Amino acid sequence: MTTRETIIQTADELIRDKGYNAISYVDIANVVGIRKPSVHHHFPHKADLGVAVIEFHIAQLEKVRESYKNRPPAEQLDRFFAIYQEIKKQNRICIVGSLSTDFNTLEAAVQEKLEEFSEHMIKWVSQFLKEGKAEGTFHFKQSARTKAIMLISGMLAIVQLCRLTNDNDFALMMKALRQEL
Amino acid sequence: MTTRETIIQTADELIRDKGYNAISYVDIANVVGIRKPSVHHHFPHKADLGVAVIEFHIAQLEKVRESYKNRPPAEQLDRFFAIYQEIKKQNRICIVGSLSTDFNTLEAAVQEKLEEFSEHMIKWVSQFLKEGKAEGTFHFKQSARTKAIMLISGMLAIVQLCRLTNDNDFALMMKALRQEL
DNA sequence: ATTTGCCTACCTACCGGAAGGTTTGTACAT
DNA sequence: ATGTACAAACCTTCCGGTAGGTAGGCAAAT
Repeated sequence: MTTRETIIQTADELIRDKGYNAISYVDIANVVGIRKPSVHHHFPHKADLGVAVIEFHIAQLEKVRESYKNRPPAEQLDRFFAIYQEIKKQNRICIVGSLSTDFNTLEAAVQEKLEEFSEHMIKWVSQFLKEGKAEGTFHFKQSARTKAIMLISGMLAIVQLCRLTNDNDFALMMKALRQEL
Repeated sequence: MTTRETIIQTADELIRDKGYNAISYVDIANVVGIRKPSVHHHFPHKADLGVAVIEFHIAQLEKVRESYKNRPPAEQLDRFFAIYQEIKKQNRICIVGSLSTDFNTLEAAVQEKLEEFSEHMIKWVSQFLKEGKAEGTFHFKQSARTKAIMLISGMLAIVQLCRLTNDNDFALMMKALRQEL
């Protein structure tokens, strides 16, 4: 892995652990094992790094979407939940949840990239929900988009809420969301 | 309203607008119309202010709970949604959503107070859901606590997500959550 | 074959500004 | 006189960002 990639992944983990405004170039440099100005060499401004982190998430999501596009909707749903199970395992939260909280303090370029990522996410989930409904696997009254937002919201929120309540609530939430499909 | 109360409410609004780690004593002082050291006079450390803000939310919630305790569950549900409609109108997010993102950077006292607030919230919603189910107004398979967490999660997340997508998603989400009761 | 030139990746040292917080003092009401 | 509410001035620490430089790789020109 290149230094550039290591910086992106480190920044991503720190952002989803402590929040965008709580982490600094020094924090990232310390984890990567280089000095602060070297991080600036790769990402002159914090906004450049923020954009790169979100682009990394978009690329990851597109890879998942591509490799699952011909699989049954039920499997795609499993894959969707697996994303949040991984996040929960790391005791972090998702990038949308983390950055939407700080949204009003983000540089315009980061804001736009985040909107782009959320569009990708909603589009993917909507699509396999629609497919699943058409073939009779899923059952819901709302539009596919609304149901997608309900699933995404539910998982986005439960990883945040679990920090305050009970780890067990995560599994209960996931099960309940499945029941309503 | 006393200066102390004005500081608390200003801090609350700023926290739910920009996030805990993005706001400073100077920001608060500028809005209130006093100087930074005067804010320190009322709240020596940022943690004191954080705790006070959450205690303010607990007190507000208890007032609502008390005044609605003998009303029908359907009305209590309406009151629950009204909380988030108010938040949405202000283009802010809820205190739990805001602070849970920054949770790992919060002082221990603030973390504990936030846990306390989320307990209150879950307890209230669970209670009127349980009542509503018993009298046949609500219908759900899960435990009242799980369903409460689903409602809270849904609203917590949609105010965050709406910052990135469409304002219209808020109403759709609320309607969908109602349908599943 | 060696020099010249440019590139990437990293460094030390530093900047202005803003953060949370302290000291000290004043104005005023009780 | 004592406590409350404020603020000027200041402190230390850390922030994002910059200046200037070093070491090594690569490739064309000599």
